[in-house]
Amino acid sequence: MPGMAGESSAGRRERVTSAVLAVADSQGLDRVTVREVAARAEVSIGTVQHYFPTKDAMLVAAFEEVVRRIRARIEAITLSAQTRGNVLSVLQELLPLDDERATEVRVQLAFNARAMTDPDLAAVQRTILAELHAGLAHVLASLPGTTEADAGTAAHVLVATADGLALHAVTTDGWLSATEQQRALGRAVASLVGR
Amino acid sequence: MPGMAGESSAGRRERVTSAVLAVADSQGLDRVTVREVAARAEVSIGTVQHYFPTKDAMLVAAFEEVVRRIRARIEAITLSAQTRGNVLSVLQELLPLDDERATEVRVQLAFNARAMTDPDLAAVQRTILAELHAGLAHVLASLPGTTEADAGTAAHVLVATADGLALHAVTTDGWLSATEQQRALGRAVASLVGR
Amino acid sequence: MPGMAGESSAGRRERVTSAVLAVADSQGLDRVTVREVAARAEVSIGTVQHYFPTKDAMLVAAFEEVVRRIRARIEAITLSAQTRGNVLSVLQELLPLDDERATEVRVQLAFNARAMTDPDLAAVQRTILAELHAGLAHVLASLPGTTEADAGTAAHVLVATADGLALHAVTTDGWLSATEQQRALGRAVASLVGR
Amino acid sequence: MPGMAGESSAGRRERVTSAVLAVADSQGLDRVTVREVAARAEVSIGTVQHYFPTKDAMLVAAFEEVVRRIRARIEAITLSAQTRGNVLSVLQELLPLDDERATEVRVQLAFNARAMTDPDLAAVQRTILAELHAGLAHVLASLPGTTEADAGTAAHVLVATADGLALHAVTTDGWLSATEQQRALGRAVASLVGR
DNA sequence: CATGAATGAGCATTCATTCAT
DNA sequence: TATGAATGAATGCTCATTCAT
Repeated sequence: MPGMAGESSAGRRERVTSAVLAVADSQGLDRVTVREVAARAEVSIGTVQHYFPTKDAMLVAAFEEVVRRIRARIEAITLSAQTRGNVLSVLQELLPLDDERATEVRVQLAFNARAMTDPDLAAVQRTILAELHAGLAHVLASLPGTTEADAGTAAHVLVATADGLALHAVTTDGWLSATEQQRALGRAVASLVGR
Repeated sequence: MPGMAGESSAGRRERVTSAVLAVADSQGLDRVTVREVAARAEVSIGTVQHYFPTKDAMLVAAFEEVVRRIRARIEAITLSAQTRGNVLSVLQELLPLDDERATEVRVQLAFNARAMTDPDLAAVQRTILAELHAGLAHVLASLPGTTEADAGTAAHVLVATADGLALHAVTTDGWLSATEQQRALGRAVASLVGR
Repeated sequence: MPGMAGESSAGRRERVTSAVLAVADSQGLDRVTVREVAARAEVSIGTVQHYFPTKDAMLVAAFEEVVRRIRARIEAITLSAQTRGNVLSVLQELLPLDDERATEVRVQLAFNARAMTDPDLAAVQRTILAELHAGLAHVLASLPGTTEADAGTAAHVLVATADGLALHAVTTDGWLSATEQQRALGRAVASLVGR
Repeated sequence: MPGMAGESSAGRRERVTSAVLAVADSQGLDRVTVREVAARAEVSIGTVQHYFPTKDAMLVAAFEEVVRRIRARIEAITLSAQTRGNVLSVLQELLPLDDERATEVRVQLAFNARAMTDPDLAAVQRTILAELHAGLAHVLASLPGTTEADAGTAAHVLVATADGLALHAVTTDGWLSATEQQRALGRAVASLVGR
């Protein structure tokens, strides 16, 4: 068995992607270097590059991991009864209301910025956004008194509002409190989805 | 000799900050290097560093320039009659609806990502956001049937929606068209500000 | 399982040495890496290193293979009647007159350059050169009107001329055509070995 | 004044190219790394790359320096009276008869090997070879009893013989002594150019 | 026998910054 | 005030080699 006893290959690989996220969260994506990631993951530089031949591949894998985590959280809620309260619950998962979600938002925003000049990352971003929009639009369309066209536009608005609030919260270090974020998001859902 | 004949010191300095924005827009903030900026501004490396002793100072100056441009555009509108249509006009200035605004959004997003790990940039971001929020809340409060507390929350929602739509548009390369952005923003304003 | 069914261990080993020569010919000796060789030979990296524990051992084996091929071709001619025409035939085998010999010359030259700083390769080179010189001197000595001392010097000249022409041909990409090489070598043999 | 007091920019640049040749001579072209060159030249890594932005540019400059030295030595002789003895003198300059010329031959051979896969170096090699051949053919044509066509072929032979002898001498570490090289070259000139 | 995961040294190159002119 | 030569730390990446399976 390679490396440390008792650790699988998949385990080592996941240690690396988690290290990427940890460094991106604490120091920013600019400081995500192969060396730094290797040190954080407590593996050698060579091991990092064994799993990810290029740095870009490493970043894409890490971004996909973030997306996977967010998606898992959202799906857990979406699968339950489709109500207005449910819509709010889903959208709240996009806000940095606790440390875990704050980390995810920070990492996702860092990747978003890079997606502007990296087609691979842009493709991942486009996929998750389309998925989230489609799911939300489907739920909204099932609510009484909403046409399908309306639902698509409302879904755009609500996802944008949540991501916008998250953006403001993580880039201003406390200017927008958790309470204010929740109140704003609640107001948006109430206004858009009706009473 | 102070560079080309007929150019003021302030002019050279502005050429440098504009070059920073041009590079950040076309190649991403990661590629904003002193060499690249000097080449784009058609000045020497030494000149760039004469005006901005460190790279961070250069970035902060460039971010302030972006903020100045956005603010100028918004103020031009805000100063006119305060109506619901006016609110929509102000917020539309935050969307990447034409090339000029797309550039500004991209650059701003790049700076936002960096603001998460750079206190200097975070301070600039916080200032412009607070200013925008205050201005919008003031307008909303003046509309009939709106309390001041409501106006603050609604302002948070609307600025977040606009920035969120802008974020989604520039990071997915066409997934959200200009028309969709406008329809969504219009819907948000209609829902929040009332009939 | 010993690799593909029906392939002997010696066969796999030869596949590896041939791959070394193929890579050295097409991309230069600098690009002869264990990875590249393994890929060209269509075996695993581990297999390459199973047969050749170090890279140097792999290179020496490949050089010996080149020497073996050249020697085989020369001996096939030398064994026939020893005449002046025969001398020319032998020496022509050292020129890059067709693709196969061009490859051999290129590979040999690459190894020669490395022999300057690698004693193992220098030893191989010394052996083949001494062998070729001795064989040629023996033939020349048997020709009428040639003393043994003369034959040794003439052999040095002729081998040097052939290798020099080959060197010039492969390092200038066409400056010295096949026809010019043959005419020059013919002239050298005619001048040295007599009328 | 930059760097050490009293040294011109051209001087530093020449120190770097000389260091390339020194390393190539003693350790082979494979060991010519930017670090090694910087250390040998006693300048910083950054300085090496200030003068030569890429490693390839550095190698080409060094090869051109070798060519320049050889050419200077040959021209000094060629300019004098054009006799058979003069032809021999010129060609002897190509042999590694003393330490200085041995170094030049080793370096040139290393570059020749690389020229097989590097078009830039091949161009330099082609130029120097054409020049040497033209000069020699011109001298030979002026000797009594030689046609111009003959001179061209004889020049190919003689340059090849000299380079071939040099090749054999430097790649076998003493198998071909200085005396043997001179005797062989003398015999070639005597045979080709006539008595 | 054969494999490929793991390793870390070494590579060319990019970069922000210092400083003498 | 303006310049660019000089510097060396840091980066992504390639590579030969070791070793457990």
